[in-house]
Amino acid sequence: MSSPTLEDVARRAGVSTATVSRCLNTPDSVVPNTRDKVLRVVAELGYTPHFGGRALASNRSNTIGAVIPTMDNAIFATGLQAVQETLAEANVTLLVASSCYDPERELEQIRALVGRGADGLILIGIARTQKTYDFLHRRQITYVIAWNYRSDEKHCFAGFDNVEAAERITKQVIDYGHRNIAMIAGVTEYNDRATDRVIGVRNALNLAGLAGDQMQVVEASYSLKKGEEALDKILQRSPQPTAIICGNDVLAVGAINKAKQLGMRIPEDVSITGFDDIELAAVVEPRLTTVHVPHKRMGKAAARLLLAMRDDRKNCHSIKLETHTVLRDSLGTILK
Amino acid sequence: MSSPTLEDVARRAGVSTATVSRCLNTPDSVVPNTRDKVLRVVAELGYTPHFGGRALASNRSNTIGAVIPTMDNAIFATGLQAVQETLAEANVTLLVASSCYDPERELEQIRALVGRGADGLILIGIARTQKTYDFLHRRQITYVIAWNYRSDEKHCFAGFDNVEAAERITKQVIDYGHRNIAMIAGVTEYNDRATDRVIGVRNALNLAGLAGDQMQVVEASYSLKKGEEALDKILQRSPQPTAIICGNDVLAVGAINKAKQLGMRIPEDVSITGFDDIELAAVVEPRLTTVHVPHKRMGKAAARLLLAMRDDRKNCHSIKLETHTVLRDSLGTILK
DNA sequence: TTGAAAGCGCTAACAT
DNA sequence: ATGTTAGCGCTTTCAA
Repeated sequence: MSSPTLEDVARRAGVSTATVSRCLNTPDSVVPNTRDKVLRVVAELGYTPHFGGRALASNRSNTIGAVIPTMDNAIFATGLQAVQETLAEANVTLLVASSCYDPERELEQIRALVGRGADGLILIGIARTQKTYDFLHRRQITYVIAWNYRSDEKHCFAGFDNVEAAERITKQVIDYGHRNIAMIAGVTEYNDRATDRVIGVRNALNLAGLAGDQMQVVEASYSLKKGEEALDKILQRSPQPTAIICGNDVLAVGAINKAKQLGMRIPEDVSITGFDDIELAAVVEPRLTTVHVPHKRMGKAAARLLLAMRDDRKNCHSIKLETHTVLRDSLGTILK
Repeated sequence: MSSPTLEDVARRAGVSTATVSRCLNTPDSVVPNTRDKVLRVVAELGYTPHFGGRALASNRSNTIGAVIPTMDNAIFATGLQAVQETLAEANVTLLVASSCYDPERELEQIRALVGRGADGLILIGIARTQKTYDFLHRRQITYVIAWNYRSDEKHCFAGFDNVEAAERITKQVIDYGHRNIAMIAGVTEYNDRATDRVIGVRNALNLAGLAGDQMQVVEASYSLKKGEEALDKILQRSPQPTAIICGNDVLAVGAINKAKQLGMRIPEDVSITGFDDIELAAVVEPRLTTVHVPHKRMGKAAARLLLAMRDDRKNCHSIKLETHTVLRDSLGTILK
């Protein structure tokens, strides 16, 4: 509260505030002698620059903001940790806020971050209100969209193609002989990743002549419990599917749990697949066949992209990351 | 970047900047008529107050900072999500930074947050350099320590007693008949939670006359792989322990995996326990006996404490949260 | 109830 | 290489 200011340092070191500022920001423009003296005083006083003053005067904040749906989800946490590490190397601070999957809340958080002078924003996915996009564009805010990729020049992406990945794993399931397939999807409202994954599954089914549009889809929010309940719902219908494709690993693990409780064998009685390849996927029994997403690399890519765009606004080269299907034990063959 | 300012709003609404400021901060001190007019212009322009200017002028920021070891750890992510939700209700923004378990880095991040005008700080655990504590005290920064609790008036805590919890689960293991017990601990350097858990296990062993000081302890960093390796190391020694107490669930699950790979049955051949009760614990097979920690409640408690202290610095009533042992399947009985 | 004006701590022209 | 100084956007006395 009684923080020392630039002026305190300047007085004590017997120089002007400008010199102190230079020692801190462009040390090369000060002779070593003066610099050493100043930096010694800085250390003595435990001086820390006041962010507000700096932001006000320089109109840059060395801050990048991220608004994620929730911190309480391993995939975002892992990705953001990578973002933070990459930004730290460039002396940029990451500010994180969460929207609780609520578009109104997301706009609020974006405003808060922008008001704090964020030089750029990392946003998750593409689904948000027009009002939010209007705000972003009117204010000419630099942002990159992560966790999704579209070949769309309108935004700058660092993500992967959710449709394509869902198609790929679905094709795999079909190749293993499954013809009766159901899906447990994440909540698709305001969530383009979840939506795209459903589309991908339907596409692949249609391509194989399996009437993707009639596939049974149960939506469930992100928790093991909801995954369990969703499986129950799916099993009520007959004939029961031989394979269940899940929109994320957490739902898949919930489904596996429930199936085991019901005495079903996996994959003999039913195959189950996931999406994300979180740590859990390799630990659950049977080990989960799923889509591997390079969360860490994605975080790093998003951070680098934003850093590049900060220096040159138009320098927007979207990055598409590749995913792949990891075959483990929860997907089995149907013998004719 | 071309954000509208208070002055833009004032001009357009035909009032002074002081009035606009009042409409935003103390709406009751402005007649409804003026207020409505001003707020309409605010909405029209999509005006967002500039944080820097505000912080500079008012010396308050409505911001609370948190420095956690890493985001990439479910227990912190879960707790912080709760912190954020609680703070949001009070219109306070949470800024998160991570230290990568490095005390120097932690001080840096604390400085960055304080420089940004954080009204208070949430810090994890008690182990940090004297230099950091000096900084905190010299600047009279309000902070609460989470994820640990001591009956120590020097700090303000919102956490639990790691020693006590470790003693309790160890006593449970001993009660089940185990006499030869080893431990896979988290890295204890600069980590008081990990250290306390080792102390607790030794205490309980000593109390039962089992020479806690001679217990075999292998330290491992927070990953499944390291847990697997640690188990290998433990099994080299003979006689092999009948129970292995782990400092956290991730290490425990790693150990379980490895044991299964080696063809050992759990708990028949070896019992394994964890600590934290993350989601994984209930999913792994066999289900993990572990210490349940109320991460969400702890986050909420820390946030509330900080909010209270912000209004009245001396209002520091540490909160001790209770943990309990969750008995599942990975701990078994030794029959005499 | 409202306005005028003085800073808050810092940076960046410009001057020396 | 260093100093002087004019703001950056906002809040907050003080006056009207």
